[in-house]
Amino acid sequence: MAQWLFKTEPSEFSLEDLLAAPGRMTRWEGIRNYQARNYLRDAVRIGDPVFLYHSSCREPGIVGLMEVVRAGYPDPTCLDPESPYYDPRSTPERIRWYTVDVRLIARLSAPLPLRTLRQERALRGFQLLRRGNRLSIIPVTQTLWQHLMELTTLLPL
DNA sequence: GCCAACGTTGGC
DNA sequence: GCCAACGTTGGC
Repeated sequence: MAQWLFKTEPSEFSLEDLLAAPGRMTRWEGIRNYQARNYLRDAVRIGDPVFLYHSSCREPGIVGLMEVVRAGYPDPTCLDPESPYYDPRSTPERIRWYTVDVRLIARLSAPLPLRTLRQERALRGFQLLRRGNRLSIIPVTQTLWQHLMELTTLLPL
């Protein structure tokens, strides 16, 4: 089992959107980066826990805990010309990008802001905190995961 | 809105 | 295969 952090821009898709979704589940679609694609395709497994992170917003930070309910499969939005994630280079036989399904497990009693994470010595080396980090599917080591859990209080749904 | 960092594209 | 140009991400 591995642990992950998925980024989303709340103006596109937020914790609140996930709370409102049927079964509090969603397809994590629209990932268009090869490294992230490879994680989704090869490494993210059913049952893996995932922190939900809000980026490009007033207060970037971790806001929720999800779990993977379906492992990697070709992202159908690649073939949908109406979708903002449409990929003209994909074909039904060869879809370039992958997705997984996730379900919200808990929200945090309070968001865990990026600026707090930066102050934690125990989180040094966390890929999320690296300068210029742009990866939206980030693996979290067990050690980092435990440290992060110690900084949070979960509110079960 | 700015801009640093990084990924992708495409000409050669 | 190199690398300049360009586009995107994302914190601030």
